[in-house]
Amino acid sequence: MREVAREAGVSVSTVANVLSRPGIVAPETRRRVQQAIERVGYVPNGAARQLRGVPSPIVGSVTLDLANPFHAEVNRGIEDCLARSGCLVLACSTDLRPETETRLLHLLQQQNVRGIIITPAGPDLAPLLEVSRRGTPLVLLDHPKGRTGLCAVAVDDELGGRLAGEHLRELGHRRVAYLGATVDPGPVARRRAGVRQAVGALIDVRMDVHPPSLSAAAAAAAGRLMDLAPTAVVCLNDTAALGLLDGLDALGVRVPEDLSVVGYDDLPFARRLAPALTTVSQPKYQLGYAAAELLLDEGRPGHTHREVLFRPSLVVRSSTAALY
Amino acid sequence: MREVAREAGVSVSTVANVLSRPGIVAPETRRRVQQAIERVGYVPNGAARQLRGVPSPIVGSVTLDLANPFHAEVNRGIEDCLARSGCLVLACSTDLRPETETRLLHLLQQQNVRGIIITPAGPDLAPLLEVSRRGTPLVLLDHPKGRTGLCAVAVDDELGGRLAGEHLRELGHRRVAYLGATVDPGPVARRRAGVRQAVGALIDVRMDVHPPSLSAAAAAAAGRLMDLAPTAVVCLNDTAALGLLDGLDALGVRVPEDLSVVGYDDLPFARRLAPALTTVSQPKYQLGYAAAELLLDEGRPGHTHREVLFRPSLVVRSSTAALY
DNA sequence: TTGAAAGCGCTAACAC
DNA sequence: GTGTTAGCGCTTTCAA
Repeated sequence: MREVAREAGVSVSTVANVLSRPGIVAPETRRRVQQAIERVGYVPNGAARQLRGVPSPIVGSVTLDLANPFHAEVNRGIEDCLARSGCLVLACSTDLRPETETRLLHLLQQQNVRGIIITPAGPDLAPLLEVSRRGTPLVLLDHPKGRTGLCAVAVDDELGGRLAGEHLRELGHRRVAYLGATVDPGPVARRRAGVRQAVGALIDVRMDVHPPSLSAAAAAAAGRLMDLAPTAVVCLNDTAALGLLDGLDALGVRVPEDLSVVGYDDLPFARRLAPALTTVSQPKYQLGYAAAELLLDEGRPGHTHREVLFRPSLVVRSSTAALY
Repeated sequence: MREVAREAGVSVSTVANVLSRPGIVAPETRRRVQQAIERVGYVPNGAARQLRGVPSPIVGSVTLDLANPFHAEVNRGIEDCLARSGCLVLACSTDLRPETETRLLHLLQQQNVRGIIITPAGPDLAPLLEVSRRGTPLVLLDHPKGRTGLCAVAVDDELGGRLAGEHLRELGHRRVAYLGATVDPGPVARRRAGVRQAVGALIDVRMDVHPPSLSAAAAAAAGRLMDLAPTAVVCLNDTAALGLLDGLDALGVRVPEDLSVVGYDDLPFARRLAPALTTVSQPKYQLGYAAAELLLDEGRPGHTHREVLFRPSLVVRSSTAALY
């Protein structure tokens, strides 16, 4: 910056003014400074700016696994919304581990990020509230606002589960299983509850999963599942359903003749699987976009914490059939 | 930090020493300072550190589309490698637009990122070389080192194309089409060249695509493709193949009886599509991991720019069949 | 309309 | 082994 100033024959502060409040500088001077900036190839130093109190353009996105197509799509929504304000996404994965979450929150705070959009890795939100209390704006994603007093963006997971359950019930299924995790993340637990509301009893099959092994774990769980003799199964998500279909294949179980299978997420490939997967659709991109909107709003004067709730919808395809 | 110092009854520099060079501080003092840090809930200020020359822990990853499963997996590889050094991924998408790439490179430089891993959006690498020249380490991903003199991580795309082409040729196909883009990104152009080497003539079908519409564009291209009466088609990637299968379905074209289809990437869903997709597999996670390794190495003393080249492999499934 | 100067939080050379 | 001090590059009063 000093170099630009010298080049333009002005002082540093004039250069600073050209950059931060161009209106205050005389047109002629402004032009000269801008030319000098070009000539020198000056790039402002973000760290120095931050140190002076200008907020960082970086927003942290803490998800379970950024390679998971659901989260990838969410992140893309976040990115596109942020781009409009010149902000960027710092994408992180917790693999559902609270320790990893803690580590990441620490790092993000050190970086003075503008805010954090987070899908909590565990049930304990205390560390998150602490982060918020210390001044880093926080938006919950895929988690209800509850009594946290934070901004939140979520999908009505219970409704999603209910839609799946009611569909199966209408098809005559009574022995319905839920393929979940040993310790279900919040959204999965709520979907499960929704299914149970609709079908009454629920046969539980749980997998010990940390990304990225989900689909493999589901394949391995096929045997255990079939031992319980269900006529239908709802999977915690499409990736698990994908793995499960593999496992069922290996066992010679036909879908949907021997077993109806329902997924969750409606990933792009679901419609073309063999068989085409009945699943619950969530607005992934919009989820991320909305979360980023809320986060950016946190900075503004009259901000109040809000919750945005999306509705999932059932997509019936050919992996579910009536029990005859 | 001043507060911690006061609390511990020492000076700021002692606190700094405890943080940066703990070995130099007397055990007793160190303990006192650490307790004070806990008590106060002190979080170091990354911006101030950077200003003093400590390198930023943030690495930029500039991909075509972070929601694309291929790039998502690559990013995960990057993230995991970086995590071991306490670094983080700033994930960006260019949507294949050079202007967007330019904007992102600017932003990343301002943030003084530790380095940038980039899949170039266009053929002109001059802006990238400029960034590198100005001191931001750069690693090319999915692009050969060529004469750039940069570090690069790539897959032998020509070989990948050749594998696909040879497979089709052995099956008796002579009228082979390539479903590409109006302006093929480098890797796609190289795959196409590989296919052509193997099959001789190639029927070109080009789509005007910017993410995320790729699969829709491919579906729409099905009619145009079939007008050219090929017996087989190689798609620029699995996502395009997915869309194409939809389009073919709508047209009543049977795969592989009427047309053999080959994808590229071997995304997790490929093996379970209807029909199971023959495709070329690339080590996605490893690609990202290797790129991050190279990038982190850039900082070290004796670093020399290197190129890591992976070999793709053909995965034959049921979307390709012999021409009878 | 422009410039001088203070200081954001931290590191590292140096003096004690 | 610990403290003093001088900036890192920038923004922002305030004075000229």
